[in-house]
Amino acid sequence: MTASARALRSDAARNRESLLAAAEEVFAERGVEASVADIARRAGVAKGTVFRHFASKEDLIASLVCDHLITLTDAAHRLADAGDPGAALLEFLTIAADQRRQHDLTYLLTYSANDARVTTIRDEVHAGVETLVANARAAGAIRPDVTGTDVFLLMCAPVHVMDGLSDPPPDLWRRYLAIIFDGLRPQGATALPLPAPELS
Amino acid sequence: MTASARALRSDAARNRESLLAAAEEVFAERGVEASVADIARRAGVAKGTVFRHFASKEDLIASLVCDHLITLTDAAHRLADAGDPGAALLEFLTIAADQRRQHDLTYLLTYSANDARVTTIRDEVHAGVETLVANARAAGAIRPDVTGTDVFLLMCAPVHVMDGLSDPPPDLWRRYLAIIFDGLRPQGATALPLPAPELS
Amino acid sequence: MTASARALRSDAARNRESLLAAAEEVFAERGVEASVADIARRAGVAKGTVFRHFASKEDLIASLVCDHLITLTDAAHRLADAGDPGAALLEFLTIAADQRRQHDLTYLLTYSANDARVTTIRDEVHAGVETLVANARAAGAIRPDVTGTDVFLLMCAPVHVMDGLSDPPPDLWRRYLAIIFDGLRPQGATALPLPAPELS
Amino acid sequence: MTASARALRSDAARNRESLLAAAEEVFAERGVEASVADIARRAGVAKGTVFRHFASKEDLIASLVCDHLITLTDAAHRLADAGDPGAALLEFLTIAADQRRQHDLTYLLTYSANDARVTTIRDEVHAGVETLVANARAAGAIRPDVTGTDVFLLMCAPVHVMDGLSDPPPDLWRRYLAIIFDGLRPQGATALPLPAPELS
DNA sequence: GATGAATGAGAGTTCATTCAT
DNA sequence: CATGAATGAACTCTCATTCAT
Repeated sequence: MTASARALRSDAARNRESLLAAAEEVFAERGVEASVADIARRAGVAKGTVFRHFASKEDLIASLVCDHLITLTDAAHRLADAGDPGAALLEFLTIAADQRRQHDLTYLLTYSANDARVTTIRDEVHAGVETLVANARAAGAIRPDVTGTDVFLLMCAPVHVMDGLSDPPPDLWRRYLAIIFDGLRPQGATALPLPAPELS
Repeated sequence: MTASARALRSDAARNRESLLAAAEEVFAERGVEASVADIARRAGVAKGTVFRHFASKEDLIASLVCDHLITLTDAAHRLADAGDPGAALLEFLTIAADQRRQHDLTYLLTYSANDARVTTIRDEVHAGVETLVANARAAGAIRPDVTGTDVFLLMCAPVHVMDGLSDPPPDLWRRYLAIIFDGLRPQGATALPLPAPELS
Repeated sequence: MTASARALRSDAARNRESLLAAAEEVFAERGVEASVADIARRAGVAKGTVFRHFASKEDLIASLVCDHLITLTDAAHRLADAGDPGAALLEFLTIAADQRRQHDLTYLLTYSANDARVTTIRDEVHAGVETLVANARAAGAIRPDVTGTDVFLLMCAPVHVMDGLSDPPPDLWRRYLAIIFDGLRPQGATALPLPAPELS
Repeated sequence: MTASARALRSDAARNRESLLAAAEEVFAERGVEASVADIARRAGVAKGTVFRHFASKEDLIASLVCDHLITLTDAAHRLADAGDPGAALLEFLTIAADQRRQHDLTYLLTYSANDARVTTIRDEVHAGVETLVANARAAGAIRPDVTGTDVFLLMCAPVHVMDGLSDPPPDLWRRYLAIIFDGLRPQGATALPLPAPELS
């Protein structure tokens, strides 16, 4: 009984993972408008099974987003005590951009901005970024007038820039991350016209 | 006769403008998936009227995008002979970001990337940016390894950054434009890891 | 004043005729589902003008059908006193089938079966056919058990048969009229299984 | 498991049949322009269910037509070896006309003439008729100048003739089948004015 | 009388979601 | 637990008809 229960559970867990992976692929290909049926088909399960694992399509997206954000909090924690705070911040931003299909993450994040779990983890990521930025600023690696919230907001920009191209080189974001990061350095910084925002 | 013909036309023209304005607002609020019915309601006309003015939802979006892009080609032409090429480029990027509700332009541009009119005007904007960038580079106002295509792609980033905030100060993009523009300056520039892309 | 009034009237009459002609063409090409806009365009007038001349699309169709039916009553009257009643009936059926685009007449007749004018003229045609059939029967040209209503109903069959072909020779109906008419002849006639219907 | 699967399938199958039956009725009453909503209502299911069973309205119509045509190929095969070829042909035509609501088949066949399935089965029916006609001709039961294609095209005429009546006796087609079949007999045949067509 | 812009009901179709099996 | 049939609201788009000009 426990054996079969466990088997079921592991089956269910496998299905959940298949669904998340399938969703990521399908959203990457077709955008958020991709249908639940598409995702179920890709995962090799029936449509109804999607709703056994996720309360709604929104919930599925939120779970997807959370998974991505958790890897970011992990990275932020790991890099918080790094020797070179400037390099640590740059590495964090590189990791953030380097998540496959992050392309969608932007859309999906917007889509699930009201989800409680997403908000929570997003705040944790934000806190992690705040720490990395504080460290980097203290070390003189980035300009003093830039806040953690600024960097948090700029995080997705390098990937988003690629949306202007229909078939971009997959690593092109590295170029724009470099440019933007140069804008965060103290060298050649000009006065900023507006105060930094608070993360609502 | 011409008077009455003009009267009709001016009424129709007013409707057309209402529709474009309404579409801009509604797309800004709900994204591209906003329905034609929403747009009609906001414009205060019947659903069918939308299709009298625009062959399809796609066509409406393309028209919207074209309107925006045309103001950009105008600005680029006007600024091409400015005395201070660096200031001219910055002003152009300011104008580009300062278009009300540009927020959407990015999504909408992606959505209508295959429209012939949009492609044409987009290429003109690109050419204009190329000129402004060449001038600025020649004047030493921006780093030599940055191309017109780079700037064209980065153009929307300051506004897009605000997507991370649910209720941002409306001028916040100025802050991020300043940061990104600092990244384009020669001071403190680091080597870029990838070559600049071609605009497909 | 009378001059201009007359001019207007003749203009209006011309428009009416253009519209009927255009409608016939367009219905022939696209079927009854052809739009009023199509018809107006073909006639070179505005959509609103259609509704000045015809109360509704149904009314336009009914007018079209009436025009066709009137040529049939004319033919029936003309042939009522012909020397050879059998030949007269055959000629009438030939005329009935030979109306260009009669193909649609069938559909259109069904479509406007409830229109008062159509019903009236249809009854006149029926009466005319009744006479021609009575004459032919009296002359022994057609079998005695066939009524005017039978022939009236069979009238459209030769043209309708061609619907089974996507690109039929335009005169093919002549072949099927000949076959059906042979079925009306006394030679080789077998007993009919049901009594003739009344025209409702 | 197979039992429940079968149960589901039988429910679904019932719905499919309800839909086909409802479609047949509704098309008979209102013509091809009858809406999918009407059909769903008649079948007692939701609109969406129609599209679960049929990819499109066109597909539904094609399925309907195919169902009808299949009973005809069956009949043709069964009758191909009959002792009396003339009687066999007449029986085939009787079966063809006796399909409930065949009334529509003509319209619907035209509507779905481009559907691959329909084309295939229609060709099989044609081939079957060709055989029956060849047999009947060899036996001297029908005139030598009439082809299988002729009979194939005339097949629907008896039913179609009834369109001229708003409330015809349901068996009235038998009367017109008899008349038309008399036209196919060798007795009293007159020379046909045009060659027989090829089925495109 | 003629125009064509506006209307709004209704078409076919899609899809997230529910639920009997 | 999984299935997939059923649902019905929402979507884009069409069109006969009205009416101000």
